[in-house]
Amino acid sequence: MLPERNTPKAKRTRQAVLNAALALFQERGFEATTMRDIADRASLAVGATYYHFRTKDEIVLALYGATLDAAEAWVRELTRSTPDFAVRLRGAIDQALAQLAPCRPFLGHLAGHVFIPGSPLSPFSSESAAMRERAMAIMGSVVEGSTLKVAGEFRPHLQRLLWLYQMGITSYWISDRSPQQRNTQRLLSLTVALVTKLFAVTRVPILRQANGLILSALELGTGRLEQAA
Amino acid sequence: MLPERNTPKAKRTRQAVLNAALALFQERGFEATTMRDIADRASLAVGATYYHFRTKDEIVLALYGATLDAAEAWVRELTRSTPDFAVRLRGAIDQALAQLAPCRPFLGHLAGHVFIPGSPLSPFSSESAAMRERAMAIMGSVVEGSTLKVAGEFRPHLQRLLWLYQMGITSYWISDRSPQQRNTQRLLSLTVALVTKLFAVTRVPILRQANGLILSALELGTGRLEQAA
DNA sequence: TTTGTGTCTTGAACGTGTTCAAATATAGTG
DNA sequence: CACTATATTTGAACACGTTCAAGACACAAA
Repeated sequence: MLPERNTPKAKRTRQAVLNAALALFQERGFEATTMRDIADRASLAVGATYYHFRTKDEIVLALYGATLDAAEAWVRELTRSTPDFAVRLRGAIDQALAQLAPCRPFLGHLAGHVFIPGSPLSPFSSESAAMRERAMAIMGSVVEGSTLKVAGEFRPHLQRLLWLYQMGITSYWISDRSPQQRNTQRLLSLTVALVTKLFAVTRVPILRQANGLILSALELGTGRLEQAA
Repeated sequence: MLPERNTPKAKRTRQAVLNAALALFQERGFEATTMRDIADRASLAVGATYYHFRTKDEIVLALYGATLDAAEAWVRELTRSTPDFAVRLRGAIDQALAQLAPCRPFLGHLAGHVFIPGSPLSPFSSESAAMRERAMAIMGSVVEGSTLKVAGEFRPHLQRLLWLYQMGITSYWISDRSPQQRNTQRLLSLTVALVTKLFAVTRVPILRQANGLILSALELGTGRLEQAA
C-alpha cells in the first residue's frame, strides 16, 4: 500500500523527487541517471525515494501522468471552441505533444510499457491502465458532439481507435529526429485528414459490407485489451 | 567485433548456450533465468557466455532468428504450391507462429521492447536490421507472382506493410491467453480477408484520390524506419 | 514531560546483467 | 616438437535497481 500518500510532507517529498528526476533525465537521459543520483539531488537517501515510488519506472510514469491533467483541461476548452472533428483531433494531439516535449528525450524508455497491454514485463500494468483510461476518455470528448461522420456501429470503438492512433503518432514523434519534429507535423496533417476520410467512408453503402469484418476484428482485439493484467 | 565467430568450436559453444537458454527460458521464464544459470547449464563461466553473446537480449534475438531459416524454406514451398494471395499470406504467418510456439511464453519480454525506439530488441533497431530484411523479404515472396490485386503505386510498400501486419498479429498472439490461441486464429481469418479486400479497394476509381495521401504518409513513416539507430 | 503510534528516513546489503585483465587452450608455422 | 599468435575461458569485480531492518521524527494522549 505504498503509493499515493496524502500527508502534506509526503506530497512535498514526492514533488521534490519528481523535480530532481525530471532535471536529471533531461540533463543526461534516463539510463544515465541512477536512483542514487535522483536521491542525492532530492537530498534524500535511496531508500526514501523508494518509499515514495516503487520503481524507477514509476517515476517516469508519474512525470507522464502529470501531463494528463493539463490535457484534460485543454480538451475541455477545445471542444467548447469548435465542433469540427479534424480540428479537435489535431488540437488534442498537438497539445499532448507540446506538453510532453520536455520528456521527449527519455520517454522512449517508457513508451513500450505504456501501451503494450498485458505485457508480463510491466509491473505497473494497473497504473498504466488507469492512464490509458484517462487518455481514452479524452478522445471520447473529442468525438462527442463533433462533426465526425462515421457508421454508427463504430461509435463504441472510436475512443479506443483514436487513442491507438495517438499512440502511434506519439511513438513516431518520440523518435522523430527532423528539426522541430517537422515530420511529425506533416504526418499529422496527412493522417488526420486520412482518418477523417476513412471514417466517412465506412458509411458508403458498397463498402459497408466490410464493416462487419472490421468490427469483429476490433472486438477480438478489444478482448485482449480488457484482459490486460 | 564480437559476434558471429565462425570457427567450429565457437559455433558449437554458441549452440550449447542457445540450447541451455531455450530450455531455461521455457522452464522458468526469461526474467527468472540468470546469465549464471545459462552459463552453468552450458558448462561455461559467465564470461564465456558473454564472449559469444554480447547481452542476454542478444540470446533471445538469436533464438528468434533461428526460426527465420525454417520460414524461408517453408515459403519457397508455399509459393510454389499456390498463387492465391490470401492463402499464401495466411500460410506464411501460420507457419511463423507455429515455429515460434516454443518461445511464446518468454517472447513477451521481446514484445515489450518492440515499440521502444532504440532498444536493441526492437525490430526497428540496427541490431535486428538483418532479421527485419529477411522477414520482409519473405513477405516479398508471398506477394510476388500472387493473385493479389492492388493499386500499382503501393507495390513498393507492400512487403513493409505486410511485415508490419505480421508484427501486429504476432504481438497479439504473444499475449493471447485463449486456449490454443484460438483468438489469434480467428483474428487471422478476419484480417487476412480484410487486408486482401483493402488492397483491392485501392483500385476503385472514386477512392483512388486518397491514395496520394496514404502514400505520402507511408513514405514519411518509412523515413523513420530507415533512420532507426 | 513522558509515552506511544504511526510516518518517514537511513544506508548497508542483495541479486542481477555486464566487464575485464589475466590464464588457458588451440591452431598454425618453423 | 617448440614457439607464437590467436581464440576461448575464467571468476572476481563493478554498477545499478531494489529491499529491509533499524532508527529518527512528529504529534497526540496521559
